Amino acid sequence: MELRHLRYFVEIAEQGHYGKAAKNLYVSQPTLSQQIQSLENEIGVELFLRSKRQIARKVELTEAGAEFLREAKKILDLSQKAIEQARKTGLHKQVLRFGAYKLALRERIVETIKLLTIHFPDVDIKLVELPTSADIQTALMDETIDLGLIVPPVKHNDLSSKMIKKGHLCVILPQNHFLANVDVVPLIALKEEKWVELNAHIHPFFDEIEHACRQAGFSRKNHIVQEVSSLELLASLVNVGIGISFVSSLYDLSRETNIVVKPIIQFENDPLSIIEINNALAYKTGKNTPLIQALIGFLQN
Amino acid sequence: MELRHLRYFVEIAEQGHYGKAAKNLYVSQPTLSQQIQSLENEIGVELFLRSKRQIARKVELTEAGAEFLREAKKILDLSQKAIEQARKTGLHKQVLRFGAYKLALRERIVETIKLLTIHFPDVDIKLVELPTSADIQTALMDETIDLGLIVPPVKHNDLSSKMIKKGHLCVILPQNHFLANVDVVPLIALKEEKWVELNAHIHPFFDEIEHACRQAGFSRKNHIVQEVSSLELLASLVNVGIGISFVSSLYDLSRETNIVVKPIIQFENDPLSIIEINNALAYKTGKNTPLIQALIGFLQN
DNA sequence: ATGTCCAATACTTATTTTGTATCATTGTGA
DNA sequence: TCACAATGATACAAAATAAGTATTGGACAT
Repeated sequence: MELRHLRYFVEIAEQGHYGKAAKNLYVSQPTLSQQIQSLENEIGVELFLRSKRQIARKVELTEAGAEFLREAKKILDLSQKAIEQARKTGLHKQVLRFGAYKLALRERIVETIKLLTIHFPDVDIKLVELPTSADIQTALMDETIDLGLIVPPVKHNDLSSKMIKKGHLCVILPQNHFLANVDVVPLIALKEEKWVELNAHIHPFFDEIEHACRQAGFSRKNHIVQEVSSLELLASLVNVGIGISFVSSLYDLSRETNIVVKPIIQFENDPLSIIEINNALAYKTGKNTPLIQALIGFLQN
Repeated sequence: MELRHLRYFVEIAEQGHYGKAAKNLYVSQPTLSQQIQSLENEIGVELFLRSKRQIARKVELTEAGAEFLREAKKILDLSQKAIEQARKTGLHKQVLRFGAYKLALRERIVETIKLLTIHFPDVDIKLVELPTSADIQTALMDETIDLGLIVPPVKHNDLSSKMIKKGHLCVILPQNHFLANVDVVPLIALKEEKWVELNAHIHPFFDEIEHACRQAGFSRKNHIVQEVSSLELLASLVNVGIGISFVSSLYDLSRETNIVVKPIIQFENDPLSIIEINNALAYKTGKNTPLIQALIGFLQN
């Protein structure tokens, strides 16, 4: 018996329904059938009634199952408490310097980072803001920060990283742009556009864009009509038609109105040729600690 | 986190030694290193001191580890209790008729069957003794018994079986026999022997022997000088030199003195050509219940 | 120094869990 | 009463995870 069996069993018992439980647990329904069977086979007792008539349209517990449910909940609860207590003791007042590049603070991941402080209340998490992904990597090498949010790839041998969020390159357009109603925008279609751009020194994936454009056979070099220093300003200028701009699908642009965001594809007719702009967590390989691993594990959801 | 992590952690903590814990848990030492690391990475805290100096020659718990140990034991204890309670409720006064062929009662497995009554005290296990493995299978089909100990193969389509103990064919010889000092006995070396044999009607693997001998190019048909009805008598007759006999390595012959037991190989020079005489548990496929599965799981150890 | 002990690591293999597709049974409604 | 929908079970394939083997590296002891 493993805790997994108990987690599954409790959810099914509380939902009274394999399918709903499966959805809540993010597994498939047959998985639950199997795991419950193996649990029953270990105990030697049926936990759910398998009678043919199920007027109530829900799975019912047997007497033994009802008792087991109470115990299972206790066990799961104790397990959670045990982890929290160990964290409290082991992490008491430990400082973890977490670095993020400037624009990441405009991404949805900020919410997730906030959750960290709830799940690891005993760690003193210091948030450090640096201009770009490259600066984060330098800070990790200097050991100025312990864990950093970056846009891959990693540029130092001594850094390890783990992807936590997949994103892709997008373009933002004014609503009246002739491409505003297509599903995806082939890169080459933007060949003749005028561009508004973030200052290169705060741009987290400037190089990736240049590389992609060159592969598509053009360069934006002489078509950047304005450089700005914030996403808000960028959106405003696009809105009024000064130019268009590249952004990441990771950015939270929900507050910007009157612009549209469209995914880019690198090759016309190849809907899979999206250009990845991901988020990863990086740390200095030699400084790998259980805390860092636990934080990464947590942020992966 | 799974209960496995806790089981491993507790054992290591109590032994103060990965290697010893590994032996007790029947796993390899690196397995423990890995599983403890993954546990630490989930919690985010080191549970064992990894300091370089270990004068005491044992792994020490960190403060958080010591707390976690107490909780882990509670959880494991609760888990065990939960299973036992569910069994008590679900199996109360349930009857299970367990059949074994006569000679099985001379095998070491009897000890294991006794343990059943300790681990499943709420099941009323009725032990039924029948002459041969074939009789057990018939009884299973008749539903006279619910679970049976047999010597494979199964002879009915509707029976399922699971091997629980591997054994092989042996020969018993008087101590002064010319083969008494070899490691293994090729079947063909017994071509000219005189045989003492159990009555065919209580012999659990009579057919298998005949088959093997015929493949080796001889038959015992006219060389069986005596038929007996018990293993004790068989051993006595072999002891005084009336003849030799085949037995299974599963039999417990430790009480019989002045005889030697040697494994048989079917082909000279092929040490892997042992002749399997196994034990399996069988049940009627349609009557498969969690109880039967749990008993099989238990008896597999 | 040299060897021994012991946990960690690298890498491979085996096992277990999960998912996809499908089925069987039961209940529902036309 | 017959087709259909709902729901858990099954069979099999795929993926993920745990376990094993061989080896390393670091600390002590001789």
